[in-house]
Amino acid sequence: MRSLPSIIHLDMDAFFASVEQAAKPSLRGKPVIVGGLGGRGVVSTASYEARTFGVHSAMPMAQARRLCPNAAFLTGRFEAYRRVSDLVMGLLRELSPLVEPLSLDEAFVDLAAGPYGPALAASSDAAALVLALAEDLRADIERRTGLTASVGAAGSKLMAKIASEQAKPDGLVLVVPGQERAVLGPMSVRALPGVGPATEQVLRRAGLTTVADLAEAGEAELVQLLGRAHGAGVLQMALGLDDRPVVPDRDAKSVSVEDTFEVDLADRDRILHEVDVLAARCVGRLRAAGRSGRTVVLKVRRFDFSTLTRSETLRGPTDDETVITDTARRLAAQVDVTGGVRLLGVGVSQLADYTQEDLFAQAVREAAREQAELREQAAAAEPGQEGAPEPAERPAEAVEEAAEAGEGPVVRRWMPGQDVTHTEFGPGWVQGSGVGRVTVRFETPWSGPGRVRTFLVDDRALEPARPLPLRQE
DNA sequence: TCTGGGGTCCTAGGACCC
DNA sequence: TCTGGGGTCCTAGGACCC
Repeated sequence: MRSLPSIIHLDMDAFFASVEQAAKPSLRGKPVIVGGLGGRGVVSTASYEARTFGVHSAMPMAQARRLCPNAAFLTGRFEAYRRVSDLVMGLLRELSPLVEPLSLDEAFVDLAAGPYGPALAASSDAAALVLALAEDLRADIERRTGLTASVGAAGSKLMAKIASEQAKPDGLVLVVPGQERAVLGPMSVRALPGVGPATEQVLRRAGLTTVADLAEAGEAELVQLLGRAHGAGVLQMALGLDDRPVVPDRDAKSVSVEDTFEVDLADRDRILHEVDVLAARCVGRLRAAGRSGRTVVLKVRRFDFSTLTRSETLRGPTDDETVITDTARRLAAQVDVTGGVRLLGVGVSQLADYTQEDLFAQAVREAAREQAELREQAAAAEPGQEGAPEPAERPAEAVEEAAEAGEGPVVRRWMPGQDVTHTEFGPGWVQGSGVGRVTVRFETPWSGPGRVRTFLVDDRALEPARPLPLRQE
């Protein structure tokens, strides 16, 4: 808790949807919904125009389509979002080295640790100075990206976050230090970060609906209702007490990959194959981050949405694909999958910073080589047994390629929202596709609304493209 | 056409150890 | 042979956040 409102929380407004509207002039002012477009997708972000129809984040896409059938439904373009995010985070770092990103579109900044810190400490009207800095920041972001951001400023992370929520959309709110309890008191308990639907219910049954109710309840009652840590934490928040520092560069504690299937998986071999694919993706991400992990976690969501996890902790951290895949397969073999599986996930936790020489993986490889030698010897002794290697010995890619080859020529998949470029018409984006055709709108962030043309899905003049920046360089 | 994907933190029980 | 008591690690599950 500080006497100066030197912590700000920045939150981009309807971020993914706003990037799409900035990138696609024909969608400006129109309802835009970004999320999973498959049968089991959910809404990631709805533009404010779409929210008017009751569409919101985490809503099943099917429901969003019913509520707002005329919206543009787009797949996420994370490369584009990351670019914008990097630009915005860069602007924040001009204000202070202490920038703590919470996601692509959200971050805390500790102004006291930056170039304006001394002026802030010396100012007779620190609040006015913070407001000016925050308005400059919002203007900078809009100038550089065309996007709006909301900012909260306060003497703590808690109040800065609550303030930015109040500021939405396209606003700025500062909580004067000392006014925390007055601001929080009338709010619903749900305004407190960490109080979700389950906690709200528990509190409501105890007659506690506002933050003021919590502040009056006392620690004993809240701990009784919510448990030691949560109860104490909720009380501190209700009292407006929060002295958590802004921490940049927090290392990830786990890496995981999961997939929900369009149709539930029932076949054991198919499930094991998907576990292999997920484990390979997980290892790819782990290695790209230069980390290794000691605990492998398998996640299974069954046909009835019941979810379970099985984990195994190895003797030491590894980033070896064989070790992680074998462990995940072992865990999968323990799970009852009758009735079908709608989601599988593979994760690694207990991460180590380094990619160490992994003795355990070496041992596994040595054992595999010994087995191979034994088989060779057996084959040499019994010439009739020679032949093609077992499928399990083939590299995963070869299996994939063979499977694809068996399904005939690969048909390119065009996702609504996806960036493309045409040899004659230039850059554009996929509006939709079906019955062998793909419809493309040719426009760029700096063009006017563009024209629509339709092509055959396998038209070689049309190619997937990288996202364009929102401002011409 | 009901419910994504990637995370964080906490709790609780059992094993194990001193 | 009625009963200890912490502390730590592992596992499983759940709430919550964006």
